[in-house]
Amino acid sequence: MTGTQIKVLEAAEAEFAEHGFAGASIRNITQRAGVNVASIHYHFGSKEELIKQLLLYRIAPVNELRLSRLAEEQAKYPDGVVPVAMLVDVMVRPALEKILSTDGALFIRAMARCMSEPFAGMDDIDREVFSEMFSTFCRAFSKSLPHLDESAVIAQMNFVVCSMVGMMMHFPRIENLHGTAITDDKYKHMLESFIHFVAAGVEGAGNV
Amino acid sequence: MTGTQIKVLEAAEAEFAEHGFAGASIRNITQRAGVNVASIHYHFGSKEELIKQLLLYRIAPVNELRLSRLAEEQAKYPDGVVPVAMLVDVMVRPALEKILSTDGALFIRAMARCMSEPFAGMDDIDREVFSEMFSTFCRAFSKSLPHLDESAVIAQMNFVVCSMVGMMMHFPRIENLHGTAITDDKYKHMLESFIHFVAAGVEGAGNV
DNA sequence: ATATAAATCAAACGTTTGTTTGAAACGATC
DNA sequence: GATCGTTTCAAACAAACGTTTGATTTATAT
Repeated sequence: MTGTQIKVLEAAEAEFAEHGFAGASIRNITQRAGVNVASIHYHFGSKEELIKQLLLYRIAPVNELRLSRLAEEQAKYPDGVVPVAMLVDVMVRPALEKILSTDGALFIRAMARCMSEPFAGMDDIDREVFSEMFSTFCRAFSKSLPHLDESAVIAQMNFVVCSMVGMMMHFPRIENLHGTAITDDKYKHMLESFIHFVAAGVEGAGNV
Repeated sequence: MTGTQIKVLEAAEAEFAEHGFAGASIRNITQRAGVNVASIHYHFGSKEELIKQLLLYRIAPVNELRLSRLAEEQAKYPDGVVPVAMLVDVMVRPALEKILSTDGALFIRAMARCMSEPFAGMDDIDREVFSEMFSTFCRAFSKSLPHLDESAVIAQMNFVVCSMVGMMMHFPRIENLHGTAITDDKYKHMLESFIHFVAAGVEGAGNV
């Protein structure tokens, strides 16, 4: 990964976070990065390939962290049956805590916006980085929710994903809705509350 | 509201649902509607004014339904203290059940996409149609969650909104993630599960 | 039937879009 | 130091964008 490529990826992240995929401009990205307009096509091929590679590049470590944390937790329990609340934590926290970091916030925002813009390449991303993790977590959730059949488990996992993506999207807005600024501590507390909220939702499944 | 205006609004809804705000094209919209390109600027003023009026036009009845259902429920209980699960239901169902209706699905999708594209006019929409409903529900939730202070109540409500918007966004995707088609009955069941999921999340608040 | 207002139309406005080109600059290898 | 492949550059490409214009048609009211 050369210097130009990294500069482009960083600039692209900011641009996509601000304007989404369709609203982002190649010229703005190259200007932000301080490189020539043609570099994007030289190094990445096209606008769509650029965002695909950006997302893959950024999602991969998040998913690796999820899977390693899952394995860690499974090792703690006999038969690898992890409490539901912990499964939710392992799934949600690696993504959401990025919101609070300086370098991760833009990526989360870019990611959330691309989730709502199902451009052609998003299917590839689903296939390449999400499907394996999803089915791994599906097995883990199934063990921890033995009273639910498979389709109910998948439904609950979709709810978790919905809530998480909604949070990723809605988060920058919360500060605007409040008149006053929100401290870092308050944000951290809010994140903990949110994970607790999602976990309680899944734990309540089946108790109708 | 003339015939042309309605045709434009309907076409715009489909276009915004498919491509978002930035990705939508005035020319595509007028072509879908079978009207002249200039009609949009004649009847609405600009692309941004068009989406603003579309959203206001569609959101208003949803919010009215929410508020009337809230008043209905409050009348059932002494002191107007409605169970949390019912508050969530009143808040979430009017929006989400539109997904299952033929004419409402496009609106929900357009809405969800615009939520993630904070264009300038979105602030006006917040102010004009959401702020009043939000504070009304805030008072209702506060009464039903007496163990939480105001900022905690607001946090929970934000979680509800996040989950709902995430669901609105993620929903069209669920069918793609499954290989097989999903029946209407399954969708309805999923909607009920989701409301249950969100309610359980809020009810779990404070039990740390 | 006439006059006035409202609505529609094809055509063009200037800008910006993603992408391509071919030459210039660079770095490494022999 | 010449030669090679890689990278950068300014410039141009056609296409699409939101918007405007001025004439023309349609509807309303006198």
